[in-house]
Amino acid sequence: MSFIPCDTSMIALVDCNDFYASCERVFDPRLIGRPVGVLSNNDGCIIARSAELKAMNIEMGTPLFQIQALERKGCIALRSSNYALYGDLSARVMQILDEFSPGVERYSIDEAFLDLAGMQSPEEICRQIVHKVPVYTGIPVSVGAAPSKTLAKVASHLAKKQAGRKGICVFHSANDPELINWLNTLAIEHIWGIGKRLGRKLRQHGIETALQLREADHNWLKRHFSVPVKRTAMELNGTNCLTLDDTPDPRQNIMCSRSFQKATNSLTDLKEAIRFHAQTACQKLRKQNGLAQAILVSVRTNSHRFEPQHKEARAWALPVASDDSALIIRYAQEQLEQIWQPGFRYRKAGVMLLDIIPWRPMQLGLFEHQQKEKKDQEHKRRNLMHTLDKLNDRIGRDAIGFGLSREQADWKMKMAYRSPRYTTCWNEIPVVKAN
DNA sequence: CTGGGGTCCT
DNA sequence: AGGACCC
Repeated sequence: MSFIPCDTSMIALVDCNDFYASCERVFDPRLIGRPVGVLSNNDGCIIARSAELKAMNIEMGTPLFQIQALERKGCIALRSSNYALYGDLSARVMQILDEFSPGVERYSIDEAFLDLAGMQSPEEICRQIVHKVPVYTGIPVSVGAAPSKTLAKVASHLAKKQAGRKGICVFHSANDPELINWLNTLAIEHIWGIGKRLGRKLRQHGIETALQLREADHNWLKRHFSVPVKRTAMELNGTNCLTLDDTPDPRQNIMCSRSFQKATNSLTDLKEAIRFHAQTACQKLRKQNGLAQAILVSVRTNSHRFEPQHKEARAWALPVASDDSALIIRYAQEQLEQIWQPGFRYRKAGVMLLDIIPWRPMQLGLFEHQQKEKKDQEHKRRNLMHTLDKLNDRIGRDAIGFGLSREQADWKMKMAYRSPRYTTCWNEIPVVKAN
């Protein structure tokens, strides 16, 4: 066996296979080999499918009601999305990937880019990844590697699609004949970064395949389309323009919003939803050691329906940068009262924390006796928030919070098919029976 | 009946 | 601010 050493750029994309469906299988082996579908929030539509479900031609976005009969007959298995579980298994996968390269960019919950530049044999590393990740986590993965991110995406596609490759596809050069062959048949809108709209526009100019895009004049692309399209073309040529970002900046905005299982006009319901979202957002804020300088509260009706529509969002600067749940909840609810109007069936509400800055001690006033008092208050408040976060981390989100929380409120999500939070919640941990 | 949460660019 | 794209 001979390994080709690699001295130019080489980026691998590790992609978990049918991630959400695979996660559900890790703790429920009865699902192995069966068609499995995972539903969006509110059990609205299919957002992830196992290979078997794909083979039944059940598409992404299929509404639940269209497949509910199949589920009842036992032909397919459905699960509500269980992000606590997926997030935890994702972290386990990423932890293993860190062993293979000092440069790992977590691109999404189920994908990561690895910098393999200068490594002895990319093929061998890919083989080890594809072997080790499922052994340690139960999640199958495939890997594509090439000189640029965009080409790594293409390679990863082939790694999944062509059975003979065993989940691995490596292109050392952008001029690999096999790669060129494939680019020649790859439709323009299937390239990473080219969506429906750009695809249509490119086709109008006669550019229909990935190969045609990379051979087009780059300055012309920049002029007639945009910088990103030009970059995509260069990436397809093997020029690495999208740098690997293994230390992303902390978020500048944090958004929490959700649609309700039933539309509501009740201000009490909406206030409760806003309380919940503000609280969740603040938890995320504290996790990244940030302070929000402004908040935005939004409500909207269901635009899919023919009925009176109201959609409004209002931003408000906070008097001081803060990460205090109680304070932010209060402001958010005040905002809500300003934008809420009687007579509309609201379907969604949300809170966004804006202009986030790194945490710093609270700015104090002019008078010393006040300073001491305020400092103590601030200290107590931070302790409280810290304890709150720790408890909620252990017991489950919203286990402890502010104000009144009703278990069965209509504004909450529908999650009729949810699996247990096997790994992140003490009272849902799996029980092993032995005799 | 048909998701949520991002980023980047113009 | 809004559009386009991504998972």
